[in-house]
Amino acid sequence: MHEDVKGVAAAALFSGLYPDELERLLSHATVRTLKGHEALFAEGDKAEAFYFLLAGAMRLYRLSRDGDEKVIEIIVPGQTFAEAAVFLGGRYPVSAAAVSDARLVEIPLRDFTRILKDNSGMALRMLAGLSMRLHQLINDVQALTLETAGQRVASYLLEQCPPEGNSGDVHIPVHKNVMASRLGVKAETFSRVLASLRDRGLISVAGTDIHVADREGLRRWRDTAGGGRA
Amino acid sequence: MHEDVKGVAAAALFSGLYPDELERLLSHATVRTLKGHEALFAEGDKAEAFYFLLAGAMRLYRLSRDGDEKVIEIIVPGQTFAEAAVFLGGRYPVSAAAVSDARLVEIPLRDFTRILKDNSGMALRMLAGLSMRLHQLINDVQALTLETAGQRVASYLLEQCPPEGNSGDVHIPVHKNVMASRLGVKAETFSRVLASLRDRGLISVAGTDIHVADREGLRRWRDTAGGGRA
DNA sequence: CGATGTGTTGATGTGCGTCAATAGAAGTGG
DNA sequence: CCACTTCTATTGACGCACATCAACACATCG
Repeated sequence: MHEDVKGVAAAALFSGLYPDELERLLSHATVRTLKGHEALFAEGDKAEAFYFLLAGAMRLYRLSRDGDEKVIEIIVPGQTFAEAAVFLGGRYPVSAAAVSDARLVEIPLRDFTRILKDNSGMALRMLAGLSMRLHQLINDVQALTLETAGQRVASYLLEQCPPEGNSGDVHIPVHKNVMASRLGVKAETFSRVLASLRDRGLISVAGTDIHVADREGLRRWRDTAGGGRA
Repeated sequence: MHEDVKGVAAAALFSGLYPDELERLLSHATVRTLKGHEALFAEGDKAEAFYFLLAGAMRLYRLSRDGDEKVIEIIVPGQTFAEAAVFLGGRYPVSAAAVSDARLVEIPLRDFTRILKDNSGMALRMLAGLSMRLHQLINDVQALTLETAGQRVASYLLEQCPPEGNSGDVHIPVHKNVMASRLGVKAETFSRVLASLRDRGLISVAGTDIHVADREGLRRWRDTAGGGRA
């Protein structure tokens, strides 16, 4: 077993597995590396493995009939993804590609289902994980229908911003166009919203590092204005 | 145990439970009735039970800061809902209210968690259920960002329409404004889209009963036009 | 230093929400 | 059974938030 594979033990999903179970699960796991914009799998592909991200970043996305793309989720190191494919007729419900050079552990689903059956603790942890993802998606649906572009961006900054004090830093782990898609906004609009917030003195932007200067003011802006592009 | 409670056995979630397990799960279950627009629980409420719908219809929804409502899911008889609350810090992630007089079985979560731990089959069935809901929400997110109002309405009609032949009937189980919210569209727009499809001879509408006259034409309209209000 | 990709900013268009008026449908009471 | 209220649905006029199209600034890299 590759040394990297042991990093998987860090995943919340696997906490509580007995060493021999972990061994069994990872016995056929392999480490893969992807570069740049390399694809990992496509929506509808037969699902034979799920993944744990060690380094880099991944985007999970859907394509429309005419090729437009919506990023459903951004995966950062320490997260597992595509576990739910086991229960979806063995097909991936989204496409996955690297957004920067990535290293990940590929774990065959075959072993996984067997262990899930035997280990109710693991099944419960997976239930907890899926429930949280469900909750996240409900938030997204609500935000997409009931909030403006500006409000979604502001909410993202607020929830990423460390809760101490009235200011803090947010690092965007991917290119801005990817984050824009994740937030359900065109890249141009994303840029304009950030510019507008900057001009108000609420934030300052340096590439993918954003400093929230006035947390409370940002929250107030979201809850009162937030619409339009002014 | 009330006679109605035994109807719960029909739920896919409970198939495969041994009779004594089912008995245990339902020993503290009660039947509740709601009328008209009565509320069942609100987002953020402490979750002490989940539900199986026997008759009527429910809407699960989110409210924005200024009181606008987005229907996340419409529940029809035979479905369970709010099971996932167990794993979300014991709080409901959405609000629930009846859309028409409803009868439902209320099952305490306390018993549920105990049984989940013991019965890995049930845990796996719940994983399957959550996975499907996850998939559904991913579809919603994609549709809300990459499709127009018209395309979403058309897609709904197409997926509800029985697959035999080139025509079929769709029954909307709730008032049109509720269905409109579910589809992420204002009631006025929903009305306009249906009128437009009617004028094209693709469908005919009688209250909440819609006859799809030209399934293939509807699909083509969605994939080519679908935008604007023309 | 040209080439390629990412981000910003401006001008313009449009899908759909909003507001408002009307028409049906359904429920209520005498 | 029919006036009257109330609610849902439809249709029109208008405005706005955001997409689109396009030009340009900047960075990165061979």
